[in-house]
Amino acid sequence: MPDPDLDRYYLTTAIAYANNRPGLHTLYEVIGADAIARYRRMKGHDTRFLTGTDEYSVNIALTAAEQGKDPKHFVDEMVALFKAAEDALQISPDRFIRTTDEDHQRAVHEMIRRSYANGDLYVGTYEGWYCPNEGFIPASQLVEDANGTHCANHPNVELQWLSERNWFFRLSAYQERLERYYAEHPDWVQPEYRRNEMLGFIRGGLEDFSVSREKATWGVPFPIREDGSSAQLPDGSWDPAAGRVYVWFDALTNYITGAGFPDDPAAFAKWWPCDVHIIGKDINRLHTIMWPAMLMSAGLDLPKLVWVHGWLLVQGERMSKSRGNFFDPNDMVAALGSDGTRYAALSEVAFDRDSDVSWDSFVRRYNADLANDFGNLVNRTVTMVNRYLDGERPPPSEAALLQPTWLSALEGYRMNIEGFLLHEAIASLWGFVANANRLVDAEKPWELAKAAQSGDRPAERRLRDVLGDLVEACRLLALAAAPFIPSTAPRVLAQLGHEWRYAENGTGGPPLLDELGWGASGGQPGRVGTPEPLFPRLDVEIPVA
RNA sequence: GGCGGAGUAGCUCAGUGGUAGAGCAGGGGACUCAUAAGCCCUUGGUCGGUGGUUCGAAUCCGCCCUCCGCUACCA
Repeated sequence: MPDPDLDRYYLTTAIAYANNRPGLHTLYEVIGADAIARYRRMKGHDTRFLTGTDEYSVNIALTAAEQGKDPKHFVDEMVALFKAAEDALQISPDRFIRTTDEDHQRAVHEMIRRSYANGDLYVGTYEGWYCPNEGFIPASQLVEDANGTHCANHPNVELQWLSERNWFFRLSAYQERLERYYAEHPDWVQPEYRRNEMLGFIRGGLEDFSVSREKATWGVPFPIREDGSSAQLPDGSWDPAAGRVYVWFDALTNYITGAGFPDDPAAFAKWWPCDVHIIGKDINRLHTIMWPAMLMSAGLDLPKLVWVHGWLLVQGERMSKSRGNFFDPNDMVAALGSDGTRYAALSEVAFDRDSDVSWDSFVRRYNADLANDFGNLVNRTVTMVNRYLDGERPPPSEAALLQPTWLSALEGYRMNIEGFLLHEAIASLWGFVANANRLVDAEKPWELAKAAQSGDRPAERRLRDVLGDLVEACRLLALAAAPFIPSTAPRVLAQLGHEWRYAENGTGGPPLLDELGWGASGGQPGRVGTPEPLFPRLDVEIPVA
């Protein structure tokens, strides 16, 4: 029978600003989304996972110019760094979208045409302090001292008060509609406190925002002129006098470009609205106030859910490139491995709030959970089967010694991963790791083996039952943890003598929840492999940059 | 300033009326299948302060202190 829950699943991350090499604080969100995407694929959903880079801005054009590079050349280099880091972390996007992609420009243009047709775009005057090195400076970043007013990043550059004729989006017209949408979809922004913050903001009144820049050169060309006519020239290029699209319509639209808008209506009908946008708290307002208003204006459905995660902190301060306190994901992969890095990040950082991280905490987490608890459990299980049963793998026992605890662990795992509390899902699984380790010490297979040697038949049966259930426990754990540790999970199954039936990105196998039933491996005979440490213990303190 | 949240063991947190909890870290022990891992036991907290309500408060109410989030054009 068809399972209505096994629909297609479309999830996105925010696109990363391609102005620098990626840090862990940027990739953390992508790792989390990747784990969710893998879980959905293994569960059987037709899954689409979109992530990518945001590449247009005045700042990027300036940075590129400072380095004597063409902006496109500059972002190509940055994107290569992002892709390399994501490859090293086994990130599995179905599309890596770039705002410089050709189809994205068509999507942005279509969004703007629709919004204009709906009467929500008008030409107005945008004015404010302008830094020649950086563009318009918001009031929050102005510094005032004895020398006057200037921008925080360029204290010696004189500011100019500039006015531009720019396009504005009529956000003020959407206050009531947004309030109603929030009321009718009380769970659409999560966690709840993030929803409440935004609702409070909406109730405080909404102002229109500018959506174009008259003088910018590095950006999507604005597609219409002031009179509403197309700004496309006879040769197919776009009239520079129409200006460029300013961030909002450019960046946010990537989510529908990635679903096939507007080129592929069939794909778009299939994938949109997305199931979830995974974003950081710093861009909550863009995604839960501006973006939904833009979609309403264009006559498109709103995302089903926006999940807002917190920040990584280092000694209480936000991890960021500008502070220079960021962890290089490549260093982490070098030390902890791909899966070790993914696991450490997702277990040590709560997905619903800020979390302080440190190199020590990551290493401790790796050693305690991966090396000592889980890795060692697999290792001792495989070793005992080899030593006491000559490598012949016993089936799960009729006694099903660990089944009750597995059922509650599985429920906690499923509920939490589907509710985006990835750290809680991991904690639920690792509680079961402890249960399995306790079973070993309670049953003492080494004593059962000795008794069996001297002809004690009940002891021999018990030995096979205990080891059969431990093998089953390891199989279940590896499969359930596969979204978090995709490289290691197949290695666990191999050591247990089981076949790994999923493709590298998690597709193509049997429904995960079927496989996660206690005893689902059945009684097929088989032999375990050679025990080999999955997560070598880290004994050396590795200094962090 | 306004609105909201939080202050519980060294660290991260759970616990919303009935004799204070978990994980990690620290200490001790028995074992030995294992990556000197695992298991068992254990040190450690006037539950931010204060005044109330109650037979009884970490838990409810008032006041105070501290910290944090949101408070629009940065991607």
